Amino acid sequence: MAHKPREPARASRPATLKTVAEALGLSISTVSRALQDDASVTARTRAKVMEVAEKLGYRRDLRGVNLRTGKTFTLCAVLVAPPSQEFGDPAAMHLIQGLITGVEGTDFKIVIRPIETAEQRFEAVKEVAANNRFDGLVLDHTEPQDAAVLYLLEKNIKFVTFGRTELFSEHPYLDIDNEDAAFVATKHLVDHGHERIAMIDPPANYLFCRQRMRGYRRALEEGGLPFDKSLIAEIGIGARRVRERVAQMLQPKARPTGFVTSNEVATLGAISAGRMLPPEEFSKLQFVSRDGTNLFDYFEPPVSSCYYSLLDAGEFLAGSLVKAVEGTPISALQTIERVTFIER
Amino acid sequence: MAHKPREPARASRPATLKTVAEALGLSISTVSRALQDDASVTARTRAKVMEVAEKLGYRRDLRGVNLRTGKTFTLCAVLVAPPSQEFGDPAAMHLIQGLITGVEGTDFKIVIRPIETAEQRFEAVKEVAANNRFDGLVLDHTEPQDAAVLYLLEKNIKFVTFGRTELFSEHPYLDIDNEDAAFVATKHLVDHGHERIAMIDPPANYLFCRQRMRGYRRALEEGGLPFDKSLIAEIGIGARRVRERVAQMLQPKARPTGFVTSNEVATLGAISAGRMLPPEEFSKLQFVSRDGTNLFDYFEPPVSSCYYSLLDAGEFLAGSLVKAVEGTPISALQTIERVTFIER
DNA sequence: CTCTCGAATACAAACGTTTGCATTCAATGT
DNA sequence: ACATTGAATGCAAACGTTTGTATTCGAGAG
Repeated sequence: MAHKPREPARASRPATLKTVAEALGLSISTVSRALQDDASVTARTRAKVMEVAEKLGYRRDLRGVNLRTGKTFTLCAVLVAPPSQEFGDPAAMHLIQGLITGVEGTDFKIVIRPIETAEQRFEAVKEVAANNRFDGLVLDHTEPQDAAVLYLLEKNIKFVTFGRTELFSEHPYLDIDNEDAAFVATKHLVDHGHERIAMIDPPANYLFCRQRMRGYRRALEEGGLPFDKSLIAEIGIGARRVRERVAQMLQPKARPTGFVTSNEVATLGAISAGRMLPPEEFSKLQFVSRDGTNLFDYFEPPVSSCYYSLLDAGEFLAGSLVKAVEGTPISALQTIERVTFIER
Repeated sequence: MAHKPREPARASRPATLKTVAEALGLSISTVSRALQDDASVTARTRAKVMEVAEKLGYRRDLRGVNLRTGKTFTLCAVLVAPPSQEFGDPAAMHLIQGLITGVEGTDFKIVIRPIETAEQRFEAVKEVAANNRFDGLVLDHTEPQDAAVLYLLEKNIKFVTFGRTELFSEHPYLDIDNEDAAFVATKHLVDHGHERIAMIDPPANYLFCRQRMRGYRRALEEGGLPFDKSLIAEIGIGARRVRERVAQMLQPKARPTGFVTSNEVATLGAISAGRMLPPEEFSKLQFVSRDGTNLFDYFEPPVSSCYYSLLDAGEFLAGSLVKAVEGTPISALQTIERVTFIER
């Protein structure tokens, strides 16, 4: 004697197109079109539909849209993060917070996918692209000929990158003027009389490192300082690696006294290496970093930095991706921002 | 003369239940049941179905499941984070990384929702619960009578908390033995001869702060030190607030020399306040913190800490939530972990 | 040989939406 | 007055899955 729950159940369930249509004596399709601002429906009916939909608390069910159109309303950010054995990256955290606020107020949500190596990155992108669970991707740490970007272009999947590429095909990006940032940082050290200035950066396969290198060399040149390859440290992401490498550089003979670093984590590693020196030696060292969060406000020794808010960057990236997914042309989604120098 | 794409299009599209069913001459429902290990289908057919599904590269399309069953395969973590004007929280970052690895290998994905205040937290939970876009929630920073938890229990929505509550109704949680952690930290300072030991914690409406307070007081008692209310700083989350508050505490008369802090961010704030003192005074200060990441390995002055990996915590929480969503009973999903003391 | 019964499988509806096409209807042109 | 047009709306299929119920089939009982 099982009885099927009918009207009572229906009553408590959220309003659907059907509900609204029935309430108006219209067909589902008309209601759907009305809510989409479709031209084929009268302004009068649209108004009525809007009103009733509102009254009934109708909210478009993304599940249905998803099944019908394939749109998932979910984005994915594949982000390079330091090895997880180390502490969490404050900069990455801010980027993520920014990404999240960037989708706030839209129907989109964003899933974060931290990875550690370049291979993992490509794998992740392929995997993410394969199962159609995302409408678009955010990528950081671009390379000049970025395989992942190439792959996404080929598969015609929407994405935006944090950092340019040197690919012929255009794509949306946000980039920092890294050359300028490195130039300003290096110049600051030159102006403070440092003669041996080290450049602590990830490997040059990342485009932003090449850009930075150019700025670094230009500042040296303008300051009349020679370029010395032994002052260049190309090290992977992560504080530990930086610490180890910088510790090596600090041998007494020809020790660098100025350090240009690419982010908070690397700076922390470099400083912590420097602290192995006797205090009077350590106090001669000076660090200037890129900076995307305000961590250096809490640092000792004070670290001047080239700041561009990663909160803003993330928000902008996510916003751009939403636009890209919704069809905004690429040319409108390419931006380069300059850093502001903060002296500490 | 538009011609509809037919077989060619179909061919390139991913395999569905229908594809598999047709390939086998079976019905869709049988295939579906076979793949679900339903008892009503023969082992023989199941094997065949499995084989063909494999060969055709069939992967269950979550969109269909979603529409049919309502399962979204998406979780949401509503996490309290420091005000975003400040730097990104390394601990939160690690928790997030952990949460993400916790869903790796499952069909679930997890969406992070950072919030700053208790009201925002409740709002976020209500909103998240309202639009049925998530199968379950992770909550941190629980309160003894947690309104959000109560709400979720009432709505019968699955969730797990990082931190216990004092509610009568049981729910899944992971908690740290916070009393023990604070006890160990305080005792360490007592043993080092500090007589004025400050407790720097978020407000006592958080349960973990109450637990910590108990440990703090016990250690004082055992050390024969009086409890002094003026040594207790109840301040909201965020380095800036901590810095300001601790700066006030550092007035010459009755200055605390030992500091028990609850996390990396607060410690950074406290230390940075301490640095306003003359170096010889600053060097008398000692800090002991809770620690969920390994940031203190890079700190000066050295900070001993009570460590429990937030990476592990996140992974465990996400794993528990997946289990909870899939029907594991609550009692199997309640854990309390102890910290390990790291002397630096 | 028929009937019953249980096991195995098939049918069909439902989830909520979008959209190509068909239908209706009134207005316009001849 | 009738064919033609265009605008407004409705119909129905489709997206991929799950699941209650119906159907088929073969075996065993009578």
